Amino acid sequence: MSARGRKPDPTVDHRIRQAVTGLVLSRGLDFTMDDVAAAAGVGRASVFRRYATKRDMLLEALAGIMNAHVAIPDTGSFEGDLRVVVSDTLALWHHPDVSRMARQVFGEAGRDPAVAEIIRTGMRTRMERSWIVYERAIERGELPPNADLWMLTDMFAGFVAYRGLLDLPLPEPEQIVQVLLHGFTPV
Amino acid sequence: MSARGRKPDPTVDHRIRQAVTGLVLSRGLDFTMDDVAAAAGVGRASVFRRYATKRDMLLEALAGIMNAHVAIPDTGSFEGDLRVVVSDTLALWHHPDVSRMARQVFGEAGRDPAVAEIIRTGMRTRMERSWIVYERAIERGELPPNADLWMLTDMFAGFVAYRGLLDLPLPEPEQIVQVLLHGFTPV
DNA sequence: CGATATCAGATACTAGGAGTATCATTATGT
DNA sequence: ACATAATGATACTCCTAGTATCTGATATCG
Repeated sequence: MSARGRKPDPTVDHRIRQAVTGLVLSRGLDFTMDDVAAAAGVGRASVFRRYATKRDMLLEALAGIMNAHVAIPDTGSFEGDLRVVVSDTLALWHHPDVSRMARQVFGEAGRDPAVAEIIRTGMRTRMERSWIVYERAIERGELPPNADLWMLTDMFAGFVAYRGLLDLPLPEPEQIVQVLLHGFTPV
Repeated sequence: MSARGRKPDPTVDHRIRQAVTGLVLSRGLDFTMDDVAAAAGVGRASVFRRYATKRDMLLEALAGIMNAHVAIPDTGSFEGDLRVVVSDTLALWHHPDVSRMARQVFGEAGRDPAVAEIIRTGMRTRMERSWIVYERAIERGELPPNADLWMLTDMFAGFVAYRGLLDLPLPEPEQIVQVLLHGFTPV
């Protein structure tokens, strides 16, 4: 009753995943399925045996990439915590490879709802992981208890993504922090 | 010395431009060159005689679309003016066709720097057209004279584009206005 | 008018990449 | 040994952008 015949080679799975992740990070979405097979040192057919379409393959890879680690700051004040997050994010975007990849993936979200879904989920997960930061801020009275935290993060993420997508320069972290905290009206 | 031979038919140019604009508005970027020729009632070759590549064709169409009219409010207060702009923009995004088209075009900016350039230029033009709104606000003391107005608009545009790209709901205009003016800290 | 230049439409071609189908080969279980 | 199933290689099909060519229409020059 048990399975006969040659077993799927787990190193093939692994090599393909590695190759895809590497290619996405280094070349965005501009690579062919032959590139994947070549980079993995694997037959082209074995790639299509794992993933019915290139899209399926990319979706898995993107979900993995979105899961990368994020640091959760605890500086003692919300302003300080926010400064850390903003600085870290901006630093990440200043890597040319990262921003190019992010641009393409973000762009793909505009045409493929599944990519949008992955980004949405990834961002939600990240947000939930750092929930404690906001709880502390509310406890300290630095944020109103009913603050729309999703809007706060989306406002920041959106601004960075927008400038990044259009290849416009990003301001200093401090400036962003001040605007998020106090808006544009005069002090 | 003057031009001999049959003259270019201006109605052909016009019909092609119309067809492209219509297709972009109704189908984003998902159409073939045959679609264009068919919609224009024109030979496929005539399309390629006008535009060397599909990309060139799209760039012209997008530049035209970006030039659509924007109203310049004058309600007497910056908060009022801002409310108008925010409401108008959100209303526009609530048309499913508009948001789908915008998503795709925005997405394309992630891979094609020329598309990004068109959006950049279009936004800059719109911004310059409504400069008077900000001047009045500064005169009335509602904005500091050194306010980063580009950041203000990009923060808003970025937020809307981000939520739109990821198909997330947009909040009420009033909430956005308050955040842009006063940030997230408690009053 | 007639020669010639240029445009329009139609059609067949090339190029490149995703996805499919086939086949011989190799590994595993009975 | 034999059946089964995965592997790599290769040769397809399909789609669409872009090219090349042919025929016919229309305008200008002499």
